[in-house]
Amino acid sequence: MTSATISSEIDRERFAAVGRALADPKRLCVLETLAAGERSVSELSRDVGCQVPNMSQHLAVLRSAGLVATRRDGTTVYYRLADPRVLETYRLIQGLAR
Amino acid sequence: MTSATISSEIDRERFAAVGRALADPKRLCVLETLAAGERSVSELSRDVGCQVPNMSQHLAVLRSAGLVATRRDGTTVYYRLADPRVLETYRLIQGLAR
DNA sequence: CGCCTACTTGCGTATTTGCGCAAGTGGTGA
DNA sequence: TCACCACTTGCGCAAATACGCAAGTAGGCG
Repeated sequence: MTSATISSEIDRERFAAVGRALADPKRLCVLETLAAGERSVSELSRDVGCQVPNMSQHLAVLRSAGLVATRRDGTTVYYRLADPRVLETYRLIQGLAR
Repeated sequence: MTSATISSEIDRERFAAVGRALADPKRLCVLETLAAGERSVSELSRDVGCQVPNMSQHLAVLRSAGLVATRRDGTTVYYRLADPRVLETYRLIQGLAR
C-alpha cells in the first residue's frame, strides 16, 4: 500500500491538528517526559521548565489532539501518553530531522 | 527500547520544525499528491487549490524540514517526497487522529 | 538581445500562537 | 464553612504564520 490516499479537507484539518501539537519543542519535551510514565501538571511544569498555566495550555493542545490522556487523583491530575503510536510517531520525526 | 530518550533543546527545535511542516492541511495535501509521484509547482498549485506563490512558500517549509526534495528540468522544478518515512509518519498521524 | 514561461521573494495584513500574570474552579482536610 | 492546594481559564501583548498581490530571478528559444 504505497498508493496515495487522498483525504477530505475536513480530515486533513484533523491531521494538521496533530501536526500542530507536535510543532512545539516544549510539547515534545512533555512527550519525552511522559514516555517514562505519567506525571502531574506541576511535575511536568518543573521538568520542562515553564509556568504551570503555560504547561496547562500545552497539555490542553496535546489532549485535544488526542496525544495524551488524564487521570485524576484528588486534586492532582496525572497525564500520560494516550497511545504507544504517539512515541512511535515522534521517533519517526526524530529520524526525519537530519 | 521503550525508555525515554531526552533530547537537547536544540534537537527538539529541529523536531518541532518537522511538526510545523505537518501542521497545515494544504501541506498535507501536497504530501498526499506527491505520494503518487513527483509534481511541478504549478501542478501542485492547481491540484491543492492555491496560488503559485503560496504553494512555493508551503514547499519551502516542507523543503527546509527535509520532507521533500527537488529536481530541476529546464524552467520547471519538480518536487518529490524526500524519504519513504515521510509517508509512514503521515499515515501514523492519520491513525492517531481519531 | 528580447520575450516568454516557471518559479521565488518581498511586502502588507489578518489570524493564530506562546507566554506571563491575574482570576476562577474544584477537591481535601481542619 | 473556611482555608489551602492543584489545576484551568481569561486577558493582553509580542512574535510567528498564511495569504494575496506585486516584483524579481532564472532558464529556454527565436
